[in-house]
Amino acid sequence: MKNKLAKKQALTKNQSLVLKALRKAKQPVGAYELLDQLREHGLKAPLQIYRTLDQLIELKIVHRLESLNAWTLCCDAEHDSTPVFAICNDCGSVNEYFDENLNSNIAKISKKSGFVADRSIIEIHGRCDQCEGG
Amino acid sequence: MKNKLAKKQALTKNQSLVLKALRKAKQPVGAYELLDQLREHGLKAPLQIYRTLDQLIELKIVHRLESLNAWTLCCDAEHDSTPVFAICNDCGSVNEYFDENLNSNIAKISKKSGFVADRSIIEIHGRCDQCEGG
DNA sequence: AATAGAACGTTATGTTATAACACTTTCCTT
DNA sequence: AAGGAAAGTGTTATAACATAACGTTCTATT
Repeated sequence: MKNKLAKKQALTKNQSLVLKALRKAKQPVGAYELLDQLREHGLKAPLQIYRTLDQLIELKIVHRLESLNAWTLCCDAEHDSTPVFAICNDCGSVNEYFDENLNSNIAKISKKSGFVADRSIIEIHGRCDQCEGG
Repeated sequence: MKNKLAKKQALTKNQSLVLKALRKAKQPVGAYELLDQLREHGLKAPLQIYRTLDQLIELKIVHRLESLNAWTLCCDAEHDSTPVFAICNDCGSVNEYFDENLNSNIAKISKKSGFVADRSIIEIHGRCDQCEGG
């Protein structure tokens, strides 16, 4: 399993279902919303969703947006660095960015203070280009 | 009301109670934990806590940590820029930093994409100097 | 004193997430 | 192929986090 494609081929039934639902969405989706959508496919309990989402995060196919309590597809880049999410207050769309400078800034702060970072969360709320332009 | 001191002098009863509870804590505190602690002072309902926390955030005395569902005192600096929180997985302590470079990087990303930022969330999880050293 | 706005209190309810336990499938090892 | 570990699954119950809706009280004006 060297790349995401290989990983994706190995998806389980629940993983495929959740992934498909996320792909259909134009915006991040909440766990209970996913549950509602997947009831017709036999999923009945929240835990089935939460477990599957955890697995997909582990596979780096999905991100959780902490400030929204919602999940979204990974942009699919082969990234190791921390993504930046830009979340539009108006239309709810989310874009994922990478910025080496930003990551090195975080690393610097960590170094200075002796803090060893593990997982970084960067979520920016505002208005997207499209909504702002209108 | 020019500074925080002036603001603090004007605190209401509930605001003072919540603030005092936060000051006592060495770590971020959840809303229901605050409620438990303040029951003896007459607070009975979650909403009393949530409203008060919103007010304190509005006053810029308190921050909410999105990835913890918890609140913590503001470090008390007179800052306009986005704070960075370093959250220790082991001891739960949180430190608040400011970094001009980091803020300008976020601004750059925004500018490039036409996104107009409103509110930024930066929370880094890892191990603090003290826990790492041990 | 009248009144507008903020703060407060209370009940009920909505939303998000996990614990605990048992069963099944997958896949590796011998 | 048999055995067994590890991952995945299903289900019930419950915990944890947050807000709606409504009416009352306080506070600082005019």
